[in-house]
Amino acid sequence: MKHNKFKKLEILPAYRLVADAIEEQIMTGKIMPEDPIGTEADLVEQFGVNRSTVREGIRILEQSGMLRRGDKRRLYVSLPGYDKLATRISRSLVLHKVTFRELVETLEILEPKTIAMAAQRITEDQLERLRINVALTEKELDDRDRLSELDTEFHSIIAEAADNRVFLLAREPAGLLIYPATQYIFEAVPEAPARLLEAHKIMLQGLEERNVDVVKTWMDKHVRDFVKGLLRSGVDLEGQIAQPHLEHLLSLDTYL
Amino acid sequence: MKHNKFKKLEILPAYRLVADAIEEQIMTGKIMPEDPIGTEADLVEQFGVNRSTVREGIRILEQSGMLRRGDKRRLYVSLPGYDKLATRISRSLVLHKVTFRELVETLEILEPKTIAMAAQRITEDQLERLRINVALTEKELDDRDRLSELDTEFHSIIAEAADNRVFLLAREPAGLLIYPATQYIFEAVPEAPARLLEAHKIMLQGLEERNVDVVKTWMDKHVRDFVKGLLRSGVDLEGQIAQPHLEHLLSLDTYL
DNA sequence: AAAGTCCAATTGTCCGACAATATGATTATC
DNA sequence: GATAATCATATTGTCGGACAATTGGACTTT
Repeated sequence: MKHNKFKKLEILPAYRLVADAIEEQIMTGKIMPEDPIGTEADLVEQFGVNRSTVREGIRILEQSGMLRRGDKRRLYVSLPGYDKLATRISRSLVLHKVTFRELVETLEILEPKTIAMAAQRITEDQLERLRINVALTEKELDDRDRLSELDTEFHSIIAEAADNRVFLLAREPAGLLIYPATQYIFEAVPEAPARLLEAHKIMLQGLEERNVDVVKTWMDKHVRDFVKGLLRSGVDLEGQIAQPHLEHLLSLDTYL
Repeated sequence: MKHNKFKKLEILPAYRLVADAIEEQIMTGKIMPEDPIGTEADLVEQFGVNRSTVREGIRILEQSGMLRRGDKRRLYVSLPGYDKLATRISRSLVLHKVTFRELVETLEILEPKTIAMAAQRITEDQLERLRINVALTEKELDDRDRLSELDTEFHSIIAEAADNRVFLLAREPAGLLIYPATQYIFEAVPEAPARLLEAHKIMLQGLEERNVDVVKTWMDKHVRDFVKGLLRSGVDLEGQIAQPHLEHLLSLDTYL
């Protein structure tokens, strides 16, 4: 019988220890967002490792958004932004080859709930932004690219209006992945832009009147319409999301 | 009148160019997961930069989960795992000081939908894991820590059974943050463990019978119970989630 | 064939160096 | 005296080289 009395001991490279040490300080609140971290030279001194090692550790935290290069390129603690996180999740989902079915199903659930929440909490400022968005949509009804952008924005504003950051972050990746696909729908379904505009208009009015039932019903319909459009433009719901849909994801700035 | 003909040109450090170049190859599918990347020396040669620079670039991708150190510490392309992503999102939510209200509200929406989906798709294997989980829960009803773990696992298995990875990733961060708080409920509400067990048992049976209505109804009740428990244990729903709830998050391995 | 030994490749870490850039202080100019 | 030009300093980004530790594979021994 073997011993098995020793547990496998954690042997981590120094650059990870550096990253972990800093992250721990941030997570436990000992360093707050916007606090400056020392210079690289300071960290070299504190940790007693080489600057190259410190720099490798810093890269890790910089990527995850907990450190930022601010004024004069100095290091500051920062909050990972939602947009950045959402972008990263979206990319990950693509790599995992999720299917349209999974995306659409998620939207069918989340979007109506989102707008229902939004109807109760939306601010006048957010309403105004929606009005502008809808006005632009009406004006640019023939420009497919612009229309996709505006559609994505429309739904994002609503998500923001729901005033729940956990929910916001749960929804955003799906939104980021799906709405750009509208471009293909607009090509295959000529009447799609007009229907989209109508739905957006009605939902906006419903939000203004804070009518939960109306907005929910229409969002249901809107998403179903969207799925029908996908099918008519030849998308296989069980097929994975393909690269052509995603140039925009690559162009999104990963680092800001 | 100024010229303004030139757009601000992107001036990025070399280590970011390295990271971007590799990421681009991965995202466009030119390198597939499990493909080996060359050694550091290879990359030095291909990019024509110093090894230190290459290493800084690698750290970035390693952190975001797109590169992995595999056998013999060689670099491989890899898929960012859900658990790792969820952990990262959870930490971010904490840093953003989200409130219990936001978390609970999200669960109230997502959990019933999750189990409804699961009821239609759960596999025999997943059911078996749930049975084991419930059996253990019954046995360890007095061990609060263990109970929290089992509770988290119960809900995670159900999320997995819903067979929708987009939805899974939307739900997981909330689950990761909330269920550990059950420990505090168990302290303040003596009858909580028994009620939890009862709910889990009934939901398990509902899943076995694939009875969507039952599982949905009970999950609704289960989450409401949870909220009541939180309130009785003195949690302010509008208060932000505090550090004491989170040791477990820090101990989760960020890198695996 | 199994076990032990040696060699080459690779990573983790360190050191030192320098150009580019930003900051702040100093000096020159009106 | 206020503004502009100049300079010194600090910090980051990048480079080159170096070496110990680890690993994998080839080779030798039993």
